[in-house]
Amino acid sequence: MPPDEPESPKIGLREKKKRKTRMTLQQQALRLFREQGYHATTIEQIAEASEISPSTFFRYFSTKEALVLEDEYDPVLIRAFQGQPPDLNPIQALRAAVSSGFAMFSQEEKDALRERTDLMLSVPELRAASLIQMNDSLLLIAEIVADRLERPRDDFEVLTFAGAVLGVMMSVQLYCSSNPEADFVATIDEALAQLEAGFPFVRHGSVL
Amino acid sequence: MPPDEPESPKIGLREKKKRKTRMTLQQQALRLFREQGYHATTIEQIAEASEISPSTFFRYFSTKEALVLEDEYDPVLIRAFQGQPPDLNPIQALRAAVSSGFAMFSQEEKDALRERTDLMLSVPELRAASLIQMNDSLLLIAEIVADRLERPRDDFEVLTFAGAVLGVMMSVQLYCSSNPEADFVATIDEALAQLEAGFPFVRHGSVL
DNA sequence: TATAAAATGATAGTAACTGTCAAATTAAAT
DNA sequence: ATTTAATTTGACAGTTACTATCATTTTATA
Repeated sequence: MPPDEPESPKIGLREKKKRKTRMTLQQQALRLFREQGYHATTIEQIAEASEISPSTFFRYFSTKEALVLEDEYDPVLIRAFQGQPPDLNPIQALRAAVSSGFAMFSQEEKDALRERTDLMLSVPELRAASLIQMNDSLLLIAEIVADRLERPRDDFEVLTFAGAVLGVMMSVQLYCSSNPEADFVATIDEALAQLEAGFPFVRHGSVL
Repeated sequence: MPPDEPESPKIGLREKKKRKTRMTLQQQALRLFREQGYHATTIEQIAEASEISPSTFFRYFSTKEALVLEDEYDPVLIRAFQGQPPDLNPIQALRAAVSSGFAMFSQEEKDALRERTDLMLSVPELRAASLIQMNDSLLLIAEIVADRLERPRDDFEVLTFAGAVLGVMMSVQLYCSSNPEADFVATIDEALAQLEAGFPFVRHGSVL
């Protein structure tokens, strides 16, 4: 038996069917959520619409939330970040990673992301789960930044910085969901630019 | 019937007993969580240890998480923040609010806070719920800051700034939980100072 | 002491998950 | 093509957080 490549562990009928089922589950779920709301939709319904048994559902998604949360953006963005030239400072690298990373997705995909994001913001449970995801990303970002700056991985300043980046991202999510005309990438870029500039307006607190 | 003051809506036997029950529930719950873990502790057990029925439990806390999350810090800090002189810039006001706000609590209370914070960080569900809470605080902070700066309440820069503040707070939580010797207030202060300085180290990305 | 109001507890549900095991499907070997 | 092994699936039976309802008890008031 030859050692199987972990990246493409052979695409047989089996693997193909599984991917199809996954996609179907996500699509049907989002459709039902859209039509009847998140809470009103039971896993039984999703399973039925996808023509599998409820018990099989949990072999594909460990929670109902995962249906909405799982996507391919995070890994892409993280790889894009790691691929940035080391002479950029962390924010510059992040900005570059965001614009190049998102460029890899079609408008269709970005629209779908937007729909999911809105759902995440409106359903507390989803919001919570997505915040946890972001929190995990925070730690990852902090590690990568620390490596870039040749600082220890638990460096306090780096951690704080990563937190600020994350908070800024949260704000962008909030802003974009109440301003549908705003472009996601452009808004992130603007927000990171503010962070890089050190929030100049803060210093004018008393200047009226 | 005289109009009752909303702050102390008459402290009869009734109100007194309710407060006692609330406290008992929280204490017993935290004890059980400590002894057997969060998930292994059922609401039935908490109710039994507190000598009430399970159905009564939900009249005191709407969720199991609320047992851990509810505290008096947020309102105190927010009032402290609002009470700061308007000639301080937002970060300075926040730093002052944090140190004066926390000064109002005993060491005992702060120790309890710490235990709860550690729990929140280690139990995903609690972490999620606390992040939602922080998210709500973000919006509140943004409003207050906008008022201070006489900017519109949905000002993007202010929102971004509030996000950064919040993210920094998250980092502090993380840092303090893995560095038990660190003082909470001092760490927050340090982190906010970095934010105020605009994360100077970021600019040295290429300077090795 | 009588009466109104509020708090409680019992009961019966729902829905998201978990675990187990046998049946069915697919991949690999002959 | 047929057998064999591995994987995937579905049925079933829990557990637990949480909701809704209603009778009973407890407290406040007149």
